[in-house]
Amino acid sequence: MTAPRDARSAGDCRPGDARSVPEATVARLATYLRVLSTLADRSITTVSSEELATAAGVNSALLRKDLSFLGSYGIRGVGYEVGTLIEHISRTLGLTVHRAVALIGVGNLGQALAGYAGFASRGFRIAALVDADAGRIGSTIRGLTVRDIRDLDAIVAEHGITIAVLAVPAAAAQEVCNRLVRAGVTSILNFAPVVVSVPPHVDLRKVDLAAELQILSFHETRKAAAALTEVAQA
Amino acid sequence: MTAPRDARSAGDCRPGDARSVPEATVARLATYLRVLSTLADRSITTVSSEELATAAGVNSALLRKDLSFLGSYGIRGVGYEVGTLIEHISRTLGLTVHRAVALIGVGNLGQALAGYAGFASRGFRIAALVDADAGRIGSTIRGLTVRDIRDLDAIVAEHGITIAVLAVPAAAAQEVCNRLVRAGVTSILNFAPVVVSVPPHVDLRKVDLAAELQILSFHETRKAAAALTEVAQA
DNA sequence: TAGATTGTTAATCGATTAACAATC
DNA sequence: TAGATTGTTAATCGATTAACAATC
Repeated sequence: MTAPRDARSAGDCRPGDARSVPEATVARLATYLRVLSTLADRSITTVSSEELATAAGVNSALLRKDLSFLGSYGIRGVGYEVGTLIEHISRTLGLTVHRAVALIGVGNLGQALAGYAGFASRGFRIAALVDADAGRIGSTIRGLTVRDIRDLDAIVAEHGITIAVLAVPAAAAQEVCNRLVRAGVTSILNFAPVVVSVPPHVDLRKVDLAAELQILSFHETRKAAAALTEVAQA
Repeated sequence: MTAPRDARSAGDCRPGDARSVPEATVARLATYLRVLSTLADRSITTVSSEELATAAGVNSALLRKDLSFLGSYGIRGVGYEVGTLIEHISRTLGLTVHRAVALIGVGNLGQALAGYAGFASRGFRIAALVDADAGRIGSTIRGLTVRDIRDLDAIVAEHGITIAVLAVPAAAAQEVCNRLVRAGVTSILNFAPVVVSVPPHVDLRKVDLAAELQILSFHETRKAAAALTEVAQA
């Protein structure tokens, strides 16, 4: 049995308690879940840490450590039951309860996100589309009517929205963020290329598309320099 | 002067050498650069580590450490010159040389990426659009004709493409990845929700949109549990 | 039982932070 | 000079890995 780590004032952390799972592990759990789903689709019922780790692109020791945070669900000498793991990871990630997501900003990127099939297939349904542009408000995208951001409080309450995807222009992001927080949203996924700040009780993640390319550009430079060095040595 | 760390067979690493910059630092350099650009737009010429760190959402000690990997470009008692930093970060990230990017897959998400203004404004231009679907090949998106993936080798050679953005269905991603590598692409940004493998000389980054929501969902669960605990204590 | 594989430990590695001497 | 701020050190923290006892 795992000893409680990071125990706080509230008492012990049992395995599976959200508090006891490291951030880096949480991100990988999403990958494991995706891989496990494809195994289940192929009617594979048992998988070893070595097989699952290879499929997920990680070290098998890391995979076993990650899974150990959820509890002890493997069978020594055998492996893990695919169905059992899917169940426990889904519960840990909170995917067994319905979560209403609002998408704010239905411009170029927002429209693509509104139609992104990968959200629905992995447990998320966009419950509301919101924009500030009169030219977009009232239009229908994928069966959803774009609502006015001025009605945000009502929209959030209506659908019980806790998670928002922010796809507005950089200049508007902080202000929209503030509105979301005031309306009661407690998790925000920010696509706007700007640093936004939120109060401590709100979780914020960002996706910076241009930064991803810049990081790859750095590695291109690194590889080019390494190639030059090799030539110089020869 | 920074002592060389991670020196390899090729000899010393001077500051600014791509090899000497940690991965976590590289990712933040992109953010610093973005913030610095907005400062430059506002005609601000000098910034302290405290100010820049706050604007970038990081600890000022971390910012100074990050910048120290590029060299020693600050002025004690004063701060950093915005223009100087922009120049050095741009060079470190390899943004001073033109890099041709190909976008593979112009479906829902791919079309949005093709039109994403944030790429151009931060130094990247999509040089080619590629797809495998006959219904899309030959069509024009943002002034670019969608080309047939069967002509990939020629397209890569024609534009000197080294970076590819992969926005194809999960089922096709590995095969397309293989083709890209064979054609000479050495950096890939993967949006397909599947683990793809590439040879060691190729850099691969992934953006998993649904996983981002799942991570936020985890934190929603964590917060809900914490709230319950508080109630139980009262 | 013999073989296989988990769960856990301890070592290692890399990233972050606080503190402060150096110096503008 | 006095005040401010950098660049760097050393401590801390968190994440990863190898190894192996436990056990199916």
